[in-house]
Amino acid sequence: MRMGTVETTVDAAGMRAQNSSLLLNMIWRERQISRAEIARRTELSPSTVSAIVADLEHSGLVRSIGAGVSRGGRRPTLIGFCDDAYSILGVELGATHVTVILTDLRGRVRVQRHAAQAVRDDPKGTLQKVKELVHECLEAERVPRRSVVGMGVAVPSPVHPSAPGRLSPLIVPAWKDYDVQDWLKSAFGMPVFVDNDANLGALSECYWGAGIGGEDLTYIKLATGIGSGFIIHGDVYRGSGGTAGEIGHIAVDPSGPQCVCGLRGCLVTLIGTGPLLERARELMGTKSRRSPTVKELVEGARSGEPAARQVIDSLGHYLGIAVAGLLNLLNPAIVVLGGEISSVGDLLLDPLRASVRKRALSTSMAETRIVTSALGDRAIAVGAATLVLQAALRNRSLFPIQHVGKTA
Amino acid sequence: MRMGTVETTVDAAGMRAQNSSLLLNMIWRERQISRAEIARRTELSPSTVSAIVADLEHSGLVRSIGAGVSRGGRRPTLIGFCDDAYSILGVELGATHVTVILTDLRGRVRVQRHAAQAVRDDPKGTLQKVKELVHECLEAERVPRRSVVGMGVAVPSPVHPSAPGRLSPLIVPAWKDYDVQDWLKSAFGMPVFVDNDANLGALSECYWGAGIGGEDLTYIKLATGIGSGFIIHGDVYRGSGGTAGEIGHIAVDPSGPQCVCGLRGCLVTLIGTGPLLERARELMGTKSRRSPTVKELVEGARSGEPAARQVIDSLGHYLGIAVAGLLNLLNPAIVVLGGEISSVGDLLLDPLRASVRKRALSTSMAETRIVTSALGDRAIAVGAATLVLQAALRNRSLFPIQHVGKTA
DNA sequence: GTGACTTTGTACGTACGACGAAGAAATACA
DNA sequence: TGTATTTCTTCGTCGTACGTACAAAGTCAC
Repeated sequence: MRMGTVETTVDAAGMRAQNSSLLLNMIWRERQISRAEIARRTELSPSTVSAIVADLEHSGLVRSIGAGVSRGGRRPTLIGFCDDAYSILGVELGATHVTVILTDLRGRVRVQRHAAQAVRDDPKGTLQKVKELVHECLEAERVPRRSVVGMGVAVPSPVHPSAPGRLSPLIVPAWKDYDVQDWLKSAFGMPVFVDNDANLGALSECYWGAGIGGEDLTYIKLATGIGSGFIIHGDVYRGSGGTAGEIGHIAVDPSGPQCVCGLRGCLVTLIGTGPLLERARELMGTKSRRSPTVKELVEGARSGEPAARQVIDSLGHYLGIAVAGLLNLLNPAIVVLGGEISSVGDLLLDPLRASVRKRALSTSMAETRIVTSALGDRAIAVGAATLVLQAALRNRSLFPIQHVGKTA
Repeated sequence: MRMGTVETTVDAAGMRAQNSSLLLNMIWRERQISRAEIARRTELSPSTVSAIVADLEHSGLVRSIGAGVSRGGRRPTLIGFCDDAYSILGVELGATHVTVILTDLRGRVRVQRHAAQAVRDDPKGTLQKVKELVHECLEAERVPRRSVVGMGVAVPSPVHPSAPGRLSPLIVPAWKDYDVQDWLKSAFGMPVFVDNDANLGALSECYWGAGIGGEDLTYIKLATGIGSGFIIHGDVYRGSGGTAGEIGHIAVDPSGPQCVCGLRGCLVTLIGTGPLLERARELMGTKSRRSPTVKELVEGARSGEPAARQVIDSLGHYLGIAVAGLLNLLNPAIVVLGGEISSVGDLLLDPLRASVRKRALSTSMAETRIVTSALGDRAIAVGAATLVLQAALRNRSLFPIQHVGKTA
């Protein structure tokens, strides 16, 4: 039992590690900052700051980037974070595709590889495909294995905190005998972190998207399924069994259609991509025999097509019911909508906000922003890489050692 | 922005403080443990453990309590926590009453004082009443001010994390000009911690009730209003604006009665004490002109009275709808029901569990226990005191200094 | 310009706390 | 009874942060 207490003991080395990580984080966040400024903010002595910075510089994580403006005396030397010192691999396992990206330490994508893949039913083929794509990414940028911090993996299943490599046998039974984490770890010989896709979308938004600087964020992924992820106190919240955020099977309409989960009127039966496109087809009349794609639906709504608008409105309406409950319960600082359909922006946000306003307490509404994602379709894969970055920034020893000459 | 990172720098003193708190926590949890065992578990060197334990002993927080069983050599000296070294004040501000208790460092109540009080409308009188009751408690046990760690206060309003002493002007407008924390702090000259009543009920359950040893717990307070509190990673979760846990105004029946909040069929309009007792009166027929009390309702249900049973069943049914959503979203390890009516136990739990099972995903159900509180009506006040205890166990310097002779 | 003052960053000695080796006391076990 | 084991303390060592002193590089008033 942690009880929120610090768990680890500290000796001299641990003291250095802790202060060192603190400085590394500060330099990462500020992008450029002087030693003197660090000393003022951290209340560490100037000599200590100098020593630690020298240390970080020696390991290639930070470097001097010229002089800053004077505050009435000698001009400070600005220290900057080396975004390119290491790379990170981000993997997204979707329902029907695999995406692998290689990022720097600032979440910027250097290479990307995509492949169609029946993830649910073919674990072996999927993992093999990941292996291929990873190699392609590393070779394309000529990145040596030594300079990769690790690999983050987003999976379309809840993951149990105590066994993050094993997927839920109820959601993806075919993966029952595979441990994603173990498999990839031994395949690549680097640290592997696994989490649910919506959770990583949330992390992505918290680091690079609408939630920058915040600590309590909710992300909702609108796709075939509806999932959500929570960032609480800056960390992904998984719940005790790893299934936190399963918003898709909240019942919002007791007289709605029957869902596979047994309920009537689950969110997913009303606003999952399937039902949504089906409704669009019906509304568009007999002229279209096939359902539109999400892209077409978005474009239709943008160009003012009534049927498309109506579908988006109902999406906002139903989603608002669930979001209102979520605001009352969790009171996040911000709710971010992701998934392809969120690109309609205000056309979705307006009816959504109206629906929420009717149902949430004004107190929990007041401070909550509801926005759409601006990160695009790579949000999840970037979030996977971010999981590794987050871990490494907290624990410097995750960065592989690679000494830099003193006269750099 | 914390980003989950350790915020504070560490020097030699900080190192000692951290290790010292770690040991104090371990001794508190284990109740009795030898130095050697502490060294093994913490991986601190035996000499360091001895030094810190001597330190803690000297400040009166721990003491030797005889020899333990040998493990094949010299018998260890067991160290125990001094539950009576300090006292803690816990205050509960209800809607119509004030309760003050004095506890030891193990959550045991030493004295209790209760008074009817119109809390909502009379802040000045309420605070004055608290002052009186606190003095009575301290004098009854002849507890000197020096040995009180601090005071925890449970208030019937959300509290904003950035201003924990100020109550919500929407819920209790009369308190607009009062800062509970400041007022009590300057009145008593001791640390004061304030939080919402349901949050503190949750903390209480996590420390002393059904959630012992767990980290992720949800508490639901069934009373005039319906509130809930979340313990996440061992800490109270307040949300970004302090309103997390406002479960009372979740809409569970779109065709239900109109609520003051503007919605129809809020939980509170269906299973708040008022509507519940009213329904009981109706079902009991014409013979009873007045509504029963909660106590009578509970007794009626226990003795098999059909009307009472029916009311409890419907409580379980409606509550289950909200709890199912909560399980899907938060996936807590345990849900604890509090409030007077929860004393019916299984009579409520059975229909509740059935209702939940119909609505929650089996994955989030599987590992979640749903139970009723066993802490009784002092749970909230004890939780308030626990908030102080939790803070002090993490930061030893909150314990006032009081030296103990070396030859104790 | 010149001089006084500020700010930045480094060098060196000090202090504090954890560690490790050594040892004494107490106990189990053969 | 002797040997090995365990517990706990003592004392010297070591690593890290701190503070002071100092050199370098500015600003600002005149």
